[in-house]
This record gives sequence, structure tokens and C-alpha cells, in this order.
Amino acid sequence: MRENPLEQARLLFIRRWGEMAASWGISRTMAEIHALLYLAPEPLCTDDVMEQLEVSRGSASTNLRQLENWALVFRIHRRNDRKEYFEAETDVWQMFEIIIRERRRREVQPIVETIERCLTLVEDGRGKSGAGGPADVDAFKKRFTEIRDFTEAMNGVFNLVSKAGRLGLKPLAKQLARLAR
Amino acid sequence: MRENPLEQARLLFIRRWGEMAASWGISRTMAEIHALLYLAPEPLCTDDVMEQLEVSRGSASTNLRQLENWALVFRIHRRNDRKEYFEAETDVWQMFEIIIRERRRREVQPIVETIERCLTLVEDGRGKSGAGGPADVDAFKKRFTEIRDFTEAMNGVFNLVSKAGRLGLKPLAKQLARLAR
DNA sequence: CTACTATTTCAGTATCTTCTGAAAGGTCTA
DNA sequence: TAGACCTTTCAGAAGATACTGAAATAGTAG
Repeated sequence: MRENPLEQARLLFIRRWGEMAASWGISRTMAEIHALLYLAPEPLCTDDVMEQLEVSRGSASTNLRQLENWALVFRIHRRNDRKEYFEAETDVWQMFEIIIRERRRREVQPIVETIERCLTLVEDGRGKSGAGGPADVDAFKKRFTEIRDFTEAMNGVFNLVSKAGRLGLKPLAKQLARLAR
Repeated sequence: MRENPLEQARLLFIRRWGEMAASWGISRTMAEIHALLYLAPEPLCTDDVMEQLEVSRGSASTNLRQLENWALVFRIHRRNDRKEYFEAETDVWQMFEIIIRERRRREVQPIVETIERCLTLVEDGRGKSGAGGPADVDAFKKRFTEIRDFTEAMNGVFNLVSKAGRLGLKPLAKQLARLAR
């Protein structure tokens, strides 16, 4: 079984998916479970996950719950079976949209708000005593403004790619042209 | 000094920038140093960094070195001064390009190569004994192919945004239209 | 060459994250 | 209501990451 090429591919992918996620600040085990389910031809139960990835019941439960909260994994109930089964979202563009939307909300929004606040503070500082000259104020304002403009542009790009990316480059170009008008 | 609005903005931004980076798998201190230098009106030396962020000499040295390796920070030498000073890249789009290019190389490329390898393995598995039916082979192939197509599309988007993003949406649309043709 | 100044390295430590395993909690059936 | 079965929770353990502080290294001027 282990030297079966399909099985090799499966294990290799799961391992690397976990490593990539880990380097982007997502728990390795959570990503491995996601990969396992992404490749599974049918829903798996908690014990399947525990067995295949060699993790404890607690870890499997917690990580499956998190994946469910992200809407990357769905809980499936079967008649005459008390167990819960899990199935992954398999639309890659949908996965992308979910991940970007959530991470933006949790991990980018705070800095965006902070920058707005900083711009307000900088304006407050203009002409205040001990605040450095107007040159300093302008320098700060420039730096903050540049970051804000960048985040706004990226925001637009991601929204667009989420919406039109799956359709290919042509519709993406069309949408973008409309936005740029 | 602490209640100076400019100073408040500076400290707030440095703190948040570090937090955001930490949640994306980049060392908090490294990001704080980067933010400190990004806002500094002129180059700072190691002792400035140690003092302002309250970190040890070892940490300052290591993190500055890393930022230099990323080309997000430059080392400056002054005549009649043995000390080294540091200055940040201040072009936000350039920062973006550097970060994406490096992280792609280090943390995305491995999974891309793995997927290619998986697709090869899957083809090897076709018709092999114990490998599951052709239906299984096709299912695996589909999942891997979808991820590969996605990564290729994203690759294109990032290259494009790196090149044309700073120019605004219009040139971006123009470039994209050319690509899509 | 020596003294002086600045930078790098690294073993030990601290901190943060994630996992484990077992107990507690839920839910269904007889 | 008891018993079977499954899931969740959480205190303690393990592991990963990053920091500290001091010794080693490197470079420069006299």
C-alpha cells in the first residue's frame, strides 16, 4: 500500500500542504487534515483522521471544528450512524475566497484601521508643541498615506480576483477595465 | 514626548505592524524593526533600535541582518563613523514585490513542485495493481490539476500586480487585457 | 602591535503554540 | 433511567520559535 503511487502522491501532498501552511502562520495539523479531506473520495470520520495522520482525538476534534468555522470543511450526518463525517470544500477558488476574506478580516483589517487612526493623529500633531516641525508631520503623513493607498489597491485586486478569477484571465481583464474607468 | 500625537502614531503603527506580521508567520521583532525604520526620517544604528524597541543587541543584529537579506533594509556607512546605520526601503510597491517574490520562492514553490510530482505519480498509478480503479486515478488527477491551475493563475496575477500595480488600475487593466488575448 | 569600537554568534532560557489523554458532556435507544 | 457511543474540553506536557547576554570575531586608528 505504501509503495502504491497514488498513495505516495497523497501522503506527499498532505505533508507539503501542512508545511506550507505552517510557514504562513496556520497550524500544520489543521492544514494536514484539510489536505486529507480535500483528497478523500468520500467523507471521513474523526477516527479516520486520527488514524491516518496519527493525531490525538482532542487535536482532531479541535482542528476539525476550526476548519468547519472557516467553512473549508463541512459536517455530514448519515442515517443510522451516530458518527459525524467531514467533507472538504473542493472548489479551489472558493477556498481562496474564504481564506482571503477571513484572514483579511482578522489579520489585515486591524492594521488598516490603525493607519487611519495614525493619519488622524498626524493631523492632530500639526502645529502642536513638541511635535517636530511641519516637515516631520508631512513626512509621516506621506508614509502612512502610501501604505493606505497600497492596501486599498490590494483590496480591490483581491475582491476582483475572488469574483472573476475562476473564469479565467479574459473576464478578469474585462472586470478590471470596468473598475478602472 | 509620549503624549505627542506624532509619537503616539509611530508607536501604534510599529506595534500593529508587528502583530500583523506575527500572524502571517514573520517574526514580530523583525517586523517592528522594519516599521521603525520605515518611519524613521533618517537612518538608525543598532543602538537606536535596541533602545527604541527594548530588544537585546543579539536580537537587533540578527533581525537587521535578515531584513537586509530580504532587501527591505539597507546598510549605510558614514565617513568618520565606524557604526553602521540602517535605512528601510520606502517604496511600498517595491516592498510588496520583494516580499511576494521571496515568500513565493521559499514557501510556495515547494508545494508547486510537489503537485507536479503528484500528477506524475498519479499517471504512474494508472493501471497499476492495488492502486484503486481508474475512477480513483481520475479523481486524484482532477484535484491536483485544479490546484495547479489555481497556482498558475495566481502566479500570473501577482506578476502583473508587481509590475503594473503601482501605476494604478488603468494600466493594470491594459496589461491584463494583453495577457488575456 | 595594541587598544578600542562595533558586530556577530550561540548556548541557555523564556515564551508561545499546539498536542495529548482522560474526564466531562451530549444524545440516542431500549 | 441506564448504557452505549460519540464529541468536546482542558490541564499538563511537548515542541517550536525567538530572545538574551556575553564571549568571540572583525575592523580601525594610533
